[in-house]
Amino acid sequence: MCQDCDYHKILAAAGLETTRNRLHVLEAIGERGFPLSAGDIYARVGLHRPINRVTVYRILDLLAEKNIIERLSSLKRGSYYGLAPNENHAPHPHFYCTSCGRLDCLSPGSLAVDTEHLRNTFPGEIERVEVRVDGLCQNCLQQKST
Amino acid sequence: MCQDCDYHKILAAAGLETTRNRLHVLEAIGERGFPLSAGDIYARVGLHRPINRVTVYRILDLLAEKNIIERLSSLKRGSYYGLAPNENHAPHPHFYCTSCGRLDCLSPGSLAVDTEHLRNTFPGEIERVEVRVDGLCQNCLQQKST
DNA sequence: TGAGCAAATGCAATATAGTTGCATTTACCG
DNA sequence: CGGTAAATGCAACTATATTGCATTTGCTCA
Ligand SMILES: [Mn+2]
Ligand SMILES: [Mn+2]
Ligand SMILES: [Zn+2]
Ligand SMILES: [Zn+2]
Repeated sequence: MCQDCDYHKILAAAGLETTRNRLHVLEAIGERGFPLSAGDIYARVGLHRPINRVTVYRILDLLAEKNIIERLSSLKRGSYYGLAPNENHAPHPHFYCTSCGRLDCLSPGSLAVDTEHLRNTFPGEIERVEVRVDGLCQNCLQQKST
Repeated sequence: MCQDCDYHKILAAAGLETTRNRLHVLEAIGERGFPLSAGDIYARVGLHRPINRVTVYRILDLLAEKNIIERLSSLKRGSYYGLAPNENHAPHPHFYCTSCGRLDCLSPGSLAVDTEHLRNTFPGEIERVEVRVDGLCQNCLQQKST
């Protein structure tokens, strides 16, 4: 993620103006292949131009509410943020390494989840399903064995 | 959860002594049918006997590390804690209501997740898979429509 | 029984992530 | 240009969790 996404278009479609900060936040999230923490995003955006921490949080809240980005949980404190599922990005599970704390995207087909039955029977309203696999990533596993 | 679990036995099996605090924490978690926040657990244990907040956190860390309880994430800050999957409790997904913030257990079969393929192909080590359904619970949905 | 010792607990301070209130700046619109 | 609303900055604050160190508890063995 993501050469395929026109962030200006995405923002406009959600009724949001394209500010430089919003664009930089989206770029920071999109240019890495894995979700970032708010702190990471703050740091990356700050490389381009000074920005306030609070502004980053407000933009993240806004973009998440508009379903442009997706808030992901982990076993650490604090959320991670990735581009939300859209026409270019199928929903997919993530892998959280309990050793190095990195969150990685798994391929959409790697873990089949059938939500059909639940959607038909659940008495409330289902908005999304988050699947997170926890364990040791390849790197951390190798380092352990040496 | 849970009349079926002998907490003393479970603690002993993990090589842990049964202190009153550990027992109360386990009971607090087990006697509700849904996972609780650290704050909730602190409050419930405090009904029996004064306990320090830090002690609750330390017990939760210890029990989670020993796989007696399970740390669950949500979109709120802070984790929830439930009894970990064991012979009496099959692993199961949870439902998080974004309106009232309550986390509920879903039945083990309600959402089929096939981890077989991933376990065979993933280059790291998989410890657990957390599935969380987010949305509006029945209560909150009804209140909205009135 | 009772010292000796390690584990468990308490308490105060600190850390981390996120939020709030309000002032200032920016950008669109007539 | 001047008016207005949205966006941003800044300081203070909240919620949750963690750390360092002192004290208490409870097992073990003399
Ligand atoms: Mn992803
Ligand atoms: Mn449960
Ligand atoms: Zn790792
Ligand atoms: Zn609800």
